[in-house]
Amino acid sequence: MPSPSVEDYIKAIYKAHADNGSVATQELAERLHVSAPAVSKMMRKLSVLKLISHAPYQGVKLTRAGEKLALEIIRHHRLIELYLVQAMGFSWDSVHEEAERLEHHISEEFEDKIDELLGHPTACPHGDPIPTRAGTIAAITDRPLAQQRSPAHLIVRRVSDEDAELLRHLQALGVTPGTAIELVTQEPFEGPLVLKVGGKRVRLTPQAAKKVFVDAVAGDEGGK
Amino acid sequence: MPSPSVEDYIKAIYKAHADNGSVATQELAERLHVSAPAVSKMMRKLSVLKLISHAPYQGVKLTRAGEKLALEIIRHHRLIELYLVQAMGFSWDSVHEEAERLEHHISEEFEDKIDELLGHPTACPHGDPIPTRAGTIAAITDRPLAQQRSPAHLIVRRVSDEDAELLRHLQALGVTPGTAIELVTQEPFEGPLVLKVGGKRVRLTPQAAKKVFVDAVAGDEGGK
DNA sequence: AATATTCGTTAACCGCAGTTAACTCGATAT
DNA sequence: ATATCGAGTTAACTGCGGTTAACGAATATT
Repeated sequence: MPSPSVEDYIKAIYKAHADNGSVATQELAERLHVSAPAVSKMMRKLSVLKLISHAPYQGVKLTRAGEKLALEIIRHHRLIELYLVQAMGFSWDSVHEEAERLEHHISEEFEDKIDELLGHPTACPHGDPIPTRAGTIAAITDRPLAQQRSPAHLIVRRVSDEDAELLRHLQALGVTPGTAIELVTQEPFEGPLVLKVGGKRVRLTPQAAKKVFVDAVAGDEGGK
Repeated sequence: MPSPSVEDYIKAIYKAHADNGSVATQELAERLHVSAPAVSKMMRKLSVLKLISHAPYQGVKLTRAGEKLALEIIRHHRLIELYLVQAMGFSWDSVHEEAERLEHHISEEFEDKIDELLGHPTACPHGDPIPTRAGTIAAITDRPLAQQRSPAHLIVRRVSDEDAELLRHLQALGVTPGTAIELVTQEPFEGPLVLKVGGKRVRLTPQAAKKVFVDAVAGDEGGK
Protein backbone atom coordinates (compact mmCIF):
# COMPACT_ATOMS: atom_id res chain seq x y z
CA MET A 1 0.00 0.00 0.00
CA PRO A 2 1.42 3.41 -0.95
CA SER A 3 2.51 5.73 1.88
CA PRO A 4 0.72 9.06 2.41
CA SER A 5 3.82 10.71 0.91
CA VAL A 6 3.63 8.70 -2.28
CA GLU A 7 -0.06 9.48 -2.51
CA ASP A 8 0.58 13.19 -2.05
CA TYR A 9 3.22 13.26 -4.79
CA ILE A 10 1.01 11.36 -7.22
CA LYS A 11 -1.92 13.66 -6.50
CA ALA A 12 0.26 16.73 -6.96
CA ILE A 13 1.54 15.43 -10.31
CA TYR A 14 -2.01 14.79 -11.44
CA LYS A 15 -3.15 18.27 -10.42
CA ALA A 16 -0.12 20.02 -11.87
CA HIS A 17 -0.74 18.24 -15.15
CA ALA A 18 -4.41 19.22 -15.11
CA ASP A 19 -3.56 22.85 -14.29
CA ASN A 20 -0.46 23.42 -16.41
CA GLY A 21 0.11 20.59 -18.81
CA SER A 22 3.78 20.26 -17.91
CA VAL A 23 5.09 18.94 -14.60
CA ALA A 24 8.49 20.26 -13.56
CA THR A 25 10.50 19.29 -10.49
CA GLN A 26 10.35 22.80 -9.12
CA GLU A 27 6.61 22.98 -9.63
CA LEU A 28 6.11 19.90 -7.50
CA ALA A 29 8.56 21.11 -4.87
CA GLU A 30 6.47 24.25 -4.43
CA ARG A 31 3.13 22.49 -4.38
CA LEU A 32 4.33 19.99 -1.82
CA HIS A 33 6.43 22.43 0.23
CA VAL A 34 9.54 20.31 -0.01
CA SER A 35 12.99 20.88 -1.56
CA ALA A 36 13.77 20.09 -5.20
CA PRO A 37 16.14 17.20 -4.30
CA ALA A 38 13.35 15.57 -2.30
CA VAL A 39 11.25 15.66 -5.47
CA SER A 40 14.08 14.26 -7.60
CA LYS A 41 14.56 11.35 -5.27
CA MET A 42 10.86 10.60 -5.04
CA MET A 43 10.59 10.68 -8.85
CA ARG A 44 13.09 7.84 -9.04
CA LYS A 45 11.11 5.90 -6.51
CA LEU A 46 7.81 6.47 -8.28
CA SER A 47 9.45 5.33 -11.52
CA VAL A 48 10.48 2.09 -9.92
CA LEU A 49 6.93 1.66 -8.65
CA LYS A 50 5.74 2.20 -12.25
CA LEU A 51 3.49 5.04 -11.18
CA ILE A 52 5.21 7.61 -13.39
CA SER A 53 7.45 7.67 -16.43
CA HIS A 54 10.37 9.97 -15.98
CA ALA A 55 13.17 10.81 -18.38
CA PRO A 56 15.69 12.79 -16.27
CA TYR A 57 15.80 16.49 -17.13
CA GLN A 58 12.55 16.04 -19.03
CA GLY A 59 9.16 16.26 -17.44
CA VAL A 60 7.29 13.55 -15.65
CA LYS A 61 4.06 11.77 -16.62
CA LEU A 62 1.69 9.51 -14.73
CA THR A 63 1.33 5.97 -16.01
CA ARG A 64 -2.17 4.55 -16.11
CA ALA A 65 -1.49 2.97 -12.71
CA GLY A 66 -0.37 6.36 -11.38
CA GLU A 67 -3.43 8.05 -12.77
CA LYS A 68 -5.68 5.47 -11.17
CA LEU A 69 -3.99 5.99 -7.83
CA ALA A 70 -4.34 9.78 -8.18
CA LEU A 71 -8.02 9.45 -9.00
CA GLU A 72 -8.61 7.13 -6.09
CA ILE A 73 -7.12 9.61 -3.65
CA ILE A 74 -9.02 12.49 -5.23
CA ARG A 75 -12.18 10.40 -4.99
CA HIS A 76 -11.53 9.91 -1.29
CA HIS A 77 -10.89 13.61 -0.83
CA ARG A 78 -14.02 14.77 -2.58
CA LEU A 79 -16.33 12.17 -1.07
CA ILE A 80 -15.05 13.07 2.40
CA GLU A 81 -15.52 16.77 1.76
CA LEU A 82 -19.07 16.22 0.62
CA TYR A 83 -19.85 13.93 3.53
CA LEU A 84 -18.51 16.45 6.03
CA VAL A 85 -20.69 19.17 4.54
CA GLN A 86 -23.82 17.25 3.69
CA ALA A 87 -24.08 14.65 6.43
CA MET A 88 -22.23 16.28 9.30
CA GLY A 89 -22.99 19.95 8.86
CA PHE A 90 -19.49 21.35 8.39
CA SER A 91 -19.18 24.55 6.37
CA TRP A 92 -17.70 24.27 2.87
CA ASP A 93 -14.75 26.47 3.80
CA SER A 94 -13.65 24.21 6.66
CA VAL A 95 -13.48 20.75 5.11
CA HIS A 96 -10.46 20.85 2.82
CA GLU A 97 -7.84 20.32 5.51
CA GLU A 98 -9.74 17.55 7.23
CA ALA A 99 -10.18 15.74 3.90
CA GLU A 100 -6.50 16.30 3.11
CA ARG A 101 -5.58 14.15 6.12
CA LEU A 102 -8.38 11.60 6.10
CA GLU A 103 -8.09 10.79 2.38
CA HIS A 104 -5.01 8.68 3.17
CA HIS A 105 -6.55 6.66 5.95
CA ILE A 106 -10.03 5.48 5.04
CA SER A 107 -10.80 1.93 3.95
CA GLU A 108 -12.53 0.88 0.76
CA GLU A 109 -15.56 -0.04 2.86
CA PHE A 110 -15.69 3.44 4.30
CA GLU A 111 -15.36 4.95 0.82
CA ASP A 112 -18.22 2.80 -0.47
CA LYS A 113 -20.37 3.57 2.56
CA ILE A 114 -20.20 7.35 2.26
CA ASP A 115 -20.69 7.09 -1.50
CA GLU A 116 -23.86 5.14 -0.82
CA LEU A 117 -25.07 7.36 2.03
CA LEU A 118 -24.63 10.39 -0.24
CA GLY A 119 -26.52 8.73 -3.10
CA HIS A 120 -23.54 8.26 -5.45
CA PRO A 121 -22.80 11.96 -5.85
CA THR A 122 -20.93 13.34 -8.87
CA ALA A 123 -19.36 16.49 -7.43
CA CYS A 124 -17.77 17.72 -4.20
CA PRO A 125 -19.05 20.83 -2.38
CA HIS A 126 -16.77 23.03 -4.48
CA GLY A 127 -18.08 21.60 -7.72
CA ASP A 128 -15.14 19.36 -8.62
CA PRO A 129 -16.19 16.08 -10.21
CA ILE A 130 -15.80 12.94 -8.11
CA PRO A 131 -13.85 10.19 -9.91
CA THR A 132 -15.46 6.78 -10.17
CA ARG A 133 -14.15 3.76 -8.30
CA ALA A 134 -13.00 2.44 -11.68
CA GLY A 135 -10.62 5.37 -12.10
CA THR A 136 -12.43 7.61 -14.56
CA ILE A 137 -13.47 11.23 -14.15
CA ALA A 138 -15.87 13.56 -15.96
CA ALA A 139 -14.12 15.89 -18.38
CA ILE A 140 -13.87 19.52 -17.32
CA THR A 141 -15.42 21.97 -19.78
CA ASP A 142 -15.51 25.16 -17.73
CA ARG A 143 -13.11 28.10 -17.89
CA PRO A 144 -12.00 30.68 -15.31
CA LEU A 145 -14.50 33.49 -14.93
CA ALA A 146 -11.51 35.86 -15.17
CA GLN A 147 -11.07 34.86 -18.82
CA GLN A 148 -14.59 35.89 -19.75
CA ARG A 149 -14.00 39.21 -21.50
CA SER A 150 -17.54 40.11 -22.64
CA PRO A 151 -20.90 40.21 -20.88
CA ALA A 152 -22.65 36.85 -20.77
CA HIS A 153 -25.04 34.60 -18.92
CA LEU A 154 -23.00 31.96 -17.16
CA ILE A 155 -23.33 29.12 -14.75
CA VAL A 156 -20.87 28.62 -11.91
CA ARG A 157 -19.39 25.13 -12.05
CA ARG A 158 -16.47 25.02 -9.63
CA VAL A 159 -14.50 27.16 -7.24
CA SER A 160 -10.99 26.52 -5.99
CA ASP A 161 -11.21 24.79 -2.62
CA GLU A 162 -7.89 25.69 -1.06
CA ASP A 163 -8.51 29.18 0.22
CA ALA A 164 -11.07 29.21 3.06
CA GLU A 165 -11.23 33.01 3.07
CA LEU A 166 -12.19 33.03 -0.61
CA LEU A 167 -14.83 30.38 -0.02
CA ARG A 168 -16.49 32.39 2.73
CA HIS A 169 -16.41 35.47 0.50
CA LEU A 170 -17.95 33.65 -2.44
CA GLN A 171 -20.65 32.14 -0.28
CA ALA A 172 -21.56 35.60 1.05
CA LEU A 173 -21.85 36.80 -2.56
CA GLY A 174 -23.94 33.78 -3.55
CA VAL A 175 -21.32 32.63 -6.04
CA THR A 176 -21.57 28.86 -5.53
CA PRO A 177 -21.51 25.86 -7.88
CA GLY A 178 -24.76 25.45 -9.82
CA THR A 179 -25.69 29.13 -9.53
CA ALA A 180 -26.62 31.09 -12.68
CA ILE A 181 -24.84 34.42 -12.86
CA GLU A 182 -24.57 37.22 -15.39
CA LEU A 183 -21.34 39.00 -16.14
CA VAL A 184 -22.42 42.59 -16.65
CA THR A 185 -19.13 44.37 -17.17
CA GLN A 186 -15.62 44.77 -15.86
CA GLU A 187 -14.68 48.08 -14.31
CA PRO A 188 -11.71 49.76 -16.05
CA PHE A 189 -8.01 49.32 -15.24
CA GLU A 190 -8.27 45.66 -14.28
CA GLY A 191 -11.02 46.57 -11.84
CA PRO A 192 -13.58 44.18 -10.38
CA LEU A 193 -16.04 42.23 -12.46
CA VAL A 194 -19.64 43.28 -12.01
CA LEU A 195 -21.99 40.31 -11.74
CA LYS A 196 -25.68 39.78 -11.28
CA VAL A 197 -26.27 36.95 -8.84
CA GLY A 198 -29.83 36.06 -7.88
CA GLY A 199 -31.08 39.53 -8.79
CA LYS A 200 -28.37 41.38 -6.83
CA ARG A 201 -25.38 43.15 -8.34
CA VAL A 202 -22.08 42.11 -6.78
CA ARG A 203 -18.44 42.91 -7.53
CA LEU A 204 -15.64 40.40 -7.68
CA THR A 205 -11.91 41.13 -8.03
CA PRO A 206 -10.06 39.59 -10.98
CA GLN A 207 -7.93 37.74 -8.41
CA ALA A 208 -11.00 35.95 -7.09
CA ALA A 209 -12.47 35.51 -10.58
CA LYS A 210 -9.42 33.42 -11.53
CA LYS A 211 -10.54 30.83 -9.03
CA VAL A 212 -14.17 30.65 -10.14
CA PHE A 213 -14.91 28.39 -13.12
CA VAL A 214 -17.94 28.87 -15.33
CA ASP A 215 -19.68 27.49 -18.38
CA ALA A 216 -21.64 29.55 -20.87
CA VAL A 217 -25.39 29.03 -20.63
CA ALA A 218 -26.59 27.17 -23.72
CA GLY A 219 -28.23 29.56 -26.18
CA ASP A 220 -26.49 32.65 -24.84
CA GLU A 221 -24.09 34.30 -27.25
CA GLY A 222 -21.09 35.76 -25.47
CA GLY A 223 -21.21 39.16 -27.11
CA LYS A 224 -24.95 39.83 -27.04
CA MET B 1 1.91 17.00 17.81
CA PRO B 2 2.68 13.36 18.69
CA SER B 3 3.21 10.90 15.82
CA PRO B 4 0.81 7.99 15.34
CA SER B 5 3.59 5.76 16.71
CA VAL B 6 3.92 7.74 19.91
CA GLU B 7 0.15 7.68 20.28
CA ASP B 8 0.05 3.91 19.80
CA TYR B 9 2.72 3.33 22.44
CA ILE B 10 0.99 5.60 24.94
CA LYS B 11 -2.33 3.91 24.32
CA ALA B 12 -0.76 0.46 24.70
CA ILE B 13 0.86 1.47 28.01
CA TYR B 14 -2.48 2.75 29.28
CA LYS B 15 -4.28 -0.43 28.28
CA ALA B 16 -1.58 -2.75 29.60
CA HIS B 17 -1.74 -0.92 32.90
CA ALA B 18 -5.54 -1.19 33.01
CA ASP B 19 -5.42 -4.91 32.14
CA ASN B 20 -2.39 -6.05 34.14
CA GLY B 21 -1.25 -3.42 36.55
CA SER B 22 2.41 -3.74 35.53
CA VAL B 23 3.80 -2.68 32.15
CA ALA B 24 6.87 -4.60 30.98
CA THR B 25 8.92 -4.02 27.84
CA GLN B 26 8.04 -7.43 26.46
CA GLU B 27 4.35 -6.90 27.12
CA LEU B 28 4.38 -3.75 25.00
CA ALA B 29 6.46 -5.38 22.28
CA GLU B 30 3.80 -8.06 21.91
CA ARG B 31 0.86 -5.69 21.99
CA LEU B 32 2.42 -3.45 19.38
CA HIS B 33 3.96 -6.20 17.25
CA VAL B 34 7.43 -4.72 17.39
CA SER B 35 10.74 -5.95 18.81
CA ALA B 36 11.79 -5.35 22.42
CA PRO B 37 14.64 -2.98 21.45
CA ALA B 38 12.13 -0.82 19.57
CA VAL B 39 10.17 -0.52 22.80
CA SER B 40 13.29 0.28 24.86
CA LYS B 41 14.24 3.06 22.51
CA MET B 42 10.74 4.50 22.42
CA MET B 43 10.59 4.44 26.22
CA ARG B 44 13.59 6.73 26.35
CA LYS B 45 11.93 9.05 23.90
CA LEU B 46 8.64 9.10 25.78
CA SER B 47 10.57 9.87 28.98
CA VAL B 48 12.15 12.87 27.34
CA LEU B 49 8.69 13.96 26.21
CA LYS B 50 7.55 13.62 29.85
CA LEU B 51 4.77 11.28 28.84
CA ILE B 52 6.04 8.40 30.98
CA SER B 53 8.34 7.87 33.96
CA HIS B 54 10.75 5.05 33.39
CA ALA B 55 13.39 3.64 35.71
CA PRO B 56 15.41 1.23 33.50
CA TYR B 57 14.77 -2.44 34.29
CA GLN B 58 11.73 -1.42 36.33
CA GLY B 59 8.33 -0.92 34.83
CA VAL B 60 7.00 2.14 33.13
CA LYS B 61 4.23 4.50 34.23
CA LEU B 62 2.27 7.20 32.43
CA THR B 63 2.64 10.73 33.74
CA ARG B 64 -0.52 12.80 33.97
CA ALA B 65 0.34 14.25 30.53
CA GLY B 66 0.75 10.73 29.16
CA GLU B 67 -2.52 9.64 30.67
CA LYS B 68 -4.30 12.62 29.15
CA LEU B 69 -2.86 11.79 25.75
CA ALA B 70 -3.91 8.15 26.12
CA LEU B 71 -7.44 9.17 27.08
CA GLU B 72 -7.67 11.58 24.18
CA ILE B 73 -6.76 8.88 21.68
CA ILE B 74 -9.11 6.41 23.33
CA ARG B 75 -11.83 9.06 23.21
CA HIS B 76 -11.21 9.44 19.48
CA HIS B 77 -11.32 5.69 19.01
CA ARG B 78 -14.56 5.14 20.87
CA LEU B 79 -16.38 8.15 19.43
CA ILE B 80 -15.40 7.04 15.93
CA GLU B 81 -16.55 3.48 16.58
CA LEU B 82 -19.90 4.70 17.85
CA TYR B 83 -20.33 7.11 14.96
CA LEU B 84 -19.56 4.39 12.43
CA VAL B 85 -22.18 2.13 13.99
CA GLN B 86 -24.85 4.61 14.95
CA ALA B 87 -24.70 7.22 12.22
CA MET B 88 -23.30 5.27 9.29
CA GLY B 89 -24.72 1.81 9.77
CA PHE B 90 -21.55 -0.23 10.10
CA SER B 91 -21.79 -3.43 12.13
CA TRP B 92 -20.16 -3.47 15.56
CA ASP B 93 -17.72 -6.16 14.54
CA SER B 94 -16.30 -4.14 11.63
CA VAL B 95 -15.43 -0.79 13.18
CA HIS B 96 -12.40 -1.49 15.35
CA GLU B 97 -9.82 -1.45 12.57
CA GLU B 98 -11.21 1.64 10.92
CA ALA B 99 -11.19 3.48 14.26
CA GLU B 100 -7.67 2.23 14.91
CA ARG B 101 -6.45 4.17 11.87
CA LEU B 102 -8.70 7.22 12.00
CA GLU B 103 -8.14 7.95 15.70
CA HIS B 104 -4.75 9.43 14.79
CA HIS B 105 -5.96 11.72 12.06
CA ILE B 106 -9.13 13.53 13.09
CA SER B 107 -9.16 17.17 14.20
CA GLU B 108 -10.54 18.50 17.45
CA GLU B 109 -13.41 20.00 15.46
CA PHE B 110 -14.26 16.60 14.03
CA GLU B 111 -14.10 15.05 17.49
CA ASP B 112 -16.45 17.70 18.88
CA LYS B 113 -18.81 17.36 15.94
CA ILE B 114 -19.35 13.64 16.23
CA ASP B 115 -19.66 13.96 20.01
CA GLU B 116 -22.43 16.49 19.43
CA LEU B 117 -24.13 14.55 16.63
CA LEU B 118 -24.19 11.49 18.90
CA GLY B 119 -25.64 13.47 21.82
CA HIS B 120 -22.54 13.33 24.06
CA PRO B 121 -22.52 9.56 24.45
CA THR B 122 -20.84 7.83 27.39
CA ALA B 123 -19.94 4.44 25.90
CA CYS B 124 -18.72 2.94 22.63
CA PRO B 125 -20.64 0.15 20.85
CA HIS B 126 -18.75 -2.46 22.86
CA GLY B 127 -19.65 -0.81 26.16
CA ASP B 128 -16.31 0.81 26.95
CA PRO B 129 -16.66 4.23 28.58
CA ILE B 130 -15.76 7.25 26.46
CA PRO B 131 -13.25 9.56 28.17
CA THR B 132 -14.18 13.22 28.50
CA ARG B 133 -12.37 15.94 26.60
CA ALA B 134 -10.88 16.99 29.91
CA GLY B 135 -9.09 13.65 30.26
CA THR B 136 -11.22 11.79 32.78
CA ILE B 137 -12.95 8.45 32.41
CA ALA B 138 -15.67 6.61 34.31
CA ALA B 139 -14.31 3.97 36.68
CA ILE B 140 -14.80 0.37 35.62
CA THR B 141 -16.71 -1.76 38.13
CA ASP B 142 -17.48 -4.88 36.07
CA ARG B 143 -15.68 -8.24 36.15
CA PRO B 144 -15.17 -10.96 33.52
CA LEU B 145 -18.17 -13.25 33.24
CA ALA B 146 -15.69 -16.14 33.37
CA GLN B 147 -14.94 -15.27 36.99
CA GLN B 148 -18.56 -15.63 38.06
CA ARG B 149 -18.59 -19.02 39.75
CA SER B 150 -22.15 -19.22 41.04
CA PRO B 151 -25.56 -18.68 39.41
CA ALA B 152 -26.61 -15.01 39.36
CA HIS B 153 -28.60 -12.33 37.60
CA LEU B 154 -26.15 -10.12 35.77
CA ILE B 155 -26.01 -7.24 33.38
CA VAL B 156 -23.59 -7.21 30.44
CA ARG B 157 -21.45 -4.07 30.54
CA ARG B 158 -18.64 -4.50 28.02
CA VAL B 159 -17.21 -6.96 25.56
CA SER B 160 -13.68 -6.98 24.17
CA ASP B 161 -13.68 -5.22 20.81
CA GLU B 162 -10.65 -6.73 19.13
CA ASP B 163 -11.98 -10.04 17.88
CA ALA B 164 -14.58 -9.56 15.13
CA GLU B 165 -15.48 -13.26 15.15
CA LEU B 166 -16.30 -13.13 18.85
CA LEU B 167 -18.41 -10.00 18.35
CA ARG B 168 -20.52 -11.65 15.66
CA HIS B 169 -20.95 -14.69 17.87
CA LEU B 170 -22.02 -12.63 20.88
CA GLN B 171 -24.45 -10.63 18.80
CA ALA B 172 -26.03 -13.82 17.52
CA LEU B 173 -26.45 -14.98 21.13
CA GLY B 174 -27.87 -11.62 22.19
CA VAL B 175 -25.00 -11.01 24.60
CA THR B 176 -24.52 -7.26 24.09
CA PRO B 177 -23.81 -4.34 26.45
CA GLY B 178 -26.86 -3.34 28.47
CA THR B 179 -28.50 -6.76 28.23
CA ALA B 180 -29.66 -8.52 31.41
CA ILE B 181 -28.58 -12.15 31.53
CA GLU B 182 -28.76 -14.95 34.04
CA LEU B 183 -25.92 -17.34 34.71
CA VAL B 184 -27.65 -20.66 35.25
CA THR B 185 -24.74 -23.04 35.65
CA GLN B 186 -21.42 -24.09 34.20
CA GLU B 187 -21.18 -27.52 32.64
CA PRO B 188 -18.55 -29.75 34.25
CA PHE B 189 -14.83 -30.04 33.29
CA GLU B 190 -14.43 -26.37 32.33
CA GLY B 191 -17.39 -26.72 30.02
CA PRO B 192 -19.46 -23.87 28.64
CA LEU B 193 -21.45 -21.49 30.82
CA VAL B 194 -25.21 -21.83 30.50
CA LEU B 195 -26.95 -18.46 30.32
CA LYS B 196 -30.48 -17.20 30.00
CA VAL B 197 -30.59 -14.31 27.56
CA GLY B 198 -33.96 -12.76 26.74
CA GLY B 199 -35.81 -15.93 27.71
CA LYS B 200 -33.58 -18.25 25.65
CA ARG B 201 -30.94 -20.59 27.04
CA VAL B 202 -27.55 -20.16 25.39
CA ARG B 203 -24.12 -21.67 26.01
CA LEU B 204 -20.88 -19.75 26.04
CA THR B 205 -17.35 -21.17 26.25
CA PRO B 206 -15.12 -20.04 29.13
CA GLN B 207 -12.78 -18.62 26.47
CA ALA B 208 -15.47 -16.25 25.28
CA ALA B 209 -16.71 -15.56 28.81
CA LYS B 210 -13.28 -14.11 29.67
CA LYS B 211 -13.99 -11.33 27.21
CA VAL B 212 -17.47 -10.47 28.45
CA PHE B 213 -17.65 -8.14 31.44
CA VAL B 214 -20.64 -8.04 33.75
CA ASP B 215 -21.98 -6.37 36.87
CA ALA B 216 -24.22 -8.03 39.43
CA VAL B 217 -27.79 -6.82 39.33
CA ALA B 218 -28.51 -4.80 42.49
CA GLY B 219 -30.48 -6.86 45.01
CA ASP B 220 -29.38 -10.21 43.58
CA GLU B 221 -27.27 -12.32 45.91
CA GLY B 222 -24.64 -14.27 44.03
CA GLY B 223 -25.29 -17.55 45.76
CA LYS B 224 -29.05 -17.57 45.74
C1' DA C 1 26.09 -19.54 46.61
C1' DA C 2 26.91 -20.39 41.94
C1' DT C 3 24.91 -20.77 37.82
C1' DA C 4 21.36 -20.78 34.24
C1' DT C 5 17.75 -18.40 32.18
C1' DT C 6 15.06 -14.73 30.96
C1' DC C 7 14.34 -10.00 30.27
C1' DG C 8 15.96 -5.28 29.08
C1' DT C 9 19.22 -2.41 27.02
C1' DT C 10 22.89 -1.00 23.92
C1' DA C 11 25.17 -1.15 19.42
C1' DA C 12 25.14 -1.26 14.64
C1' DC C 13 22.42 -1.18 10.96
C1' DC C 14 18.18 -0.35 7.42
C1' DG C 15 14.47 2.21 4.76
C1' DC C 16 11.85 6.38 4.39
C1' DA C 17 11.39 11.18 3.60
C1' DG C 18 13.40 15.10 4.31
C1' DT C 19 17.55 18.70 4.36
C1' DT C 20 21.86 21.67 2.37
C1' DA C 21 25.85 21.88 -0.60
C1' DA C 22 27.97 20.78 -4.78
C1' DC C 23 27.74 19.60 -9.39
C1' DT C 24 25.76 18.77 -14.18
C1' DC C 25 22.74 19.33 -17.90
C1' DG C 26 20.42 22.02 -21.45
C1' DA C 27 18.68 26.17 -23.23
C1' DT C 28 19.97 30.98 -24.16
C1' DA C 29 22.77 34.91 -25.25
C1' DT C 30 26.85 36.86 -26.98
C1' DA D 1 31.10 28.30 -30.81
C1' DT D 2 31.25 29.22 -26.32
C1' DA D 3 30.06 31.33 -21.88
C1' DT D 4 26.36 31.61 -18.77
C1' DC D 5 22.55 30.69 -15.88
C1' DG D 6 18.84 28.26 -14.02
C1' DA D 7 16.71 23.90 -13.32
C1' DG D 8 17.58 19.10 -12.11
C1' DT D 9 20.33 15.81 -10.01
C1' DT D 10 23.72 13.63 -6.95
C1' DA D 11 26.13 13.40 -2.54
C1' DA D 12 26.34 13.57 2.27
C1' DC D 13 23.79 13.99 6.17
C1' DT D 14 19.48 14.10 9.67
C1' DG D 15 15.56 12.15 12.42
C1' DC D 16 12.21 8.56 12.89
C1' DG D 17 10.86 3.98 13.70
C1' DG D 18 12.06 -0.26 12.89
C1' DT D 19 15.48 -4.60 12.74
C1' DT D 20 19.16 -8.32 14.53
C1' DA D 21 23.15 -9.36 17.32
C1' DA D 22 25.59 -8.79 21.45
C1' DC D 23 25.68 -7.72 26.12
C1' DG D 24 24.28 -6.73 31.02
C1' DA D 25 20.88 -7.09 34.92
C1' DA D 26 17.46 -9.53 37.65
C1' DT D 27 15.51 -13.67 38.80
C1' DA D 28 15.06 -18.58 39.20
C1' DT D 29 17.27 -23.22 39.82
C1' DT D 30 19.84 -26.58 41.86
